[in-house]
Amino acid sequence: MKPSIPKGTRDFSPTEVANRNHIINTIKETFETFGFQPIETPSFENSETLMGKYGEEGDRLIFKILNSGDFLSKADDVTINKKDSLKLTSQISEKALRYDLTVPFARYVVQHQNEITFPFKRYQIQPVWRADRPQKGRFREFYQCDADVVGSDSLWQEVEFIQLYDNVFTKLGLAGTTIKINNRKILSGIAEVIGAQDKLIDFTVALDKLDKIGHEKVESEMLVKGISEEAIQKVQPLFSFDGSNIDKLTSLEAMLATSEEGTKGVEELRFVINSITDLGMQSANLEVDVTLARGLNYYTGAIFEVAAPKGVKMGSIGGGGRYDDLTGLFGVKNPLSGVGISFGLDRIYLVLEELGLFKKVDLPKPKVLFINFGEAEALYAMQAITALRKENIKSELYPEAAKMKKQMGYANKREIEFVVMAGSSEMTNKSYTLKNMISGEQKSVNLTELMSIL
RNA sequence: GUGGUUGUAGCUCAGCUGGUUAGAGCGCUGGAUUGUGGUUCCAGAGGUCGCCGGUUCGAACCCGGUCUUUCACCCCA
Repeated sequence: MKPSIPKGTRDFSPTEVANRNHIINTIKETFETFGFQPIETPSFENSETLMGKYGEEGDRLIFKILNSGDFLSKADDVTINKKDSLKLTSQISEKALRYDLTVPFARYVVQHQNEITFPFKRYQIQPVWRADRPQKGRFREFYQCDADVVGSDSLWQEVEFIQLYDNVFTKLGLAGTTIKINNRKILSGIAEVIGAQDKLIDFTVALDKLDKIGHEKVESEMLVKGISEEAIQKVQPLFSFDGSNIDKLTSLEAMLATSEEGTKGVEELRFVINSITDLGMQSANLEVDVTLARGLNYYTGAIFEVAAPKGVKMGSIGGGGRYDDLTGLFGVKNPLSGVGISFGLDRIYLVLEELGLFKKVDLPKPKVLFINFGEAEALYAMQAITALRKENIKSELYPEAAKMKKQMGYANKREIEFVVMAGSSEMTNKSYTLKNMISGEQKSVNLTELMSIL
């Protein structure tokens, strides 16, 4: 049998782990600078916690865990014979792998509401799983790095999250990212204005293709989807939507004047944009994008998505938004408003790699390697190593009395700075021959000198 | 889930319209140098051509299935 790993999963080499840790540490550090505290939740949840929270597509992509034991005996024969997978799933599986970090967090908040001080700011960096078809930058196991605030309606949170994104990407040296922002209330307002709440998705999907297929084709697609000519006329400004954020807000305001909800959305967006304009950004761009329609299953206010710098072909490297009702789904009487963002660790990794932004990492390695010449010599070396390790000097003995060339080659390949050779003559002198592998020079020293040099 | 694409040595890749023992570079192992690495030279090992089946006198090459990679749709980090 050839060893292999499941589709869409990966092994990570020491270098990759080091680079991933660099990203994680940067994000973690920034989360804490902004006042977030870490939590963790189980990698699998009860199915009912997850199912139905991400829409039909989401349910399909959730990995279900088979019940333990003789699970089939509890399923009903009719369902099995009908080959009704959907119904059968609920009979043979009651647990599922975490699909994202937001829903488990909402569950956490509701479950621990009496222990939590609100507003609660938490961050969470853990893997999630999706039964998706893998592509570049799309895996079936990947890490999300989430920060959320629950229990505050304040739009300052949205402002801070934009700053947080900007901070992290700046620290990572990833300049030129674009933070796209939209507001669910604006989308609802548009639907209201065109008189078709149920066609909102069709409308945004079509509008999103504007720069790909052009104005006319977008309009004809909308007509095909059953959106009326009059409706399309009303939102005409959306088709030439390429001015500044302020320009966009101005035309949205006019377009949505008759919609109370739409107007509210424009106001919210305007507050965020104005605040950021005053506060300034370091390296990211902020862009109003009305076609942004992610996470419509639970976002109710702001919607965020982060695009990699232009020229890098990669899906979004972050996303988030505000959700007013999520805790309500778990039976809280007065639902708490939440807002949060997520960083896609694996995609950020690929982008940094493509742009050559990783510094050469120093893998964990000893500062000194002791050459092994045999039993007695190894013991002599181990005495020095024991002393060195007490001083936290990373040192190791080559485990076998292999040929010199091999031992030296090992030191060279691992880029170990010093090598110590101690054979019978050194043992009688109580000395060590210390060689600097970079300069090539070597000298005879005693244990005290050895420790002070290293 | 739908439709394309990819798969040859540990790695990166050659391999002509199907034709005898499938090649290169790097890496690996050994030697030149039996207590001295990185450079050089010499030698060597390593591949059921992703897997299964079919067509053919003959398949790495053609056909079908499957797995994997990747792309578009869908959705998304």
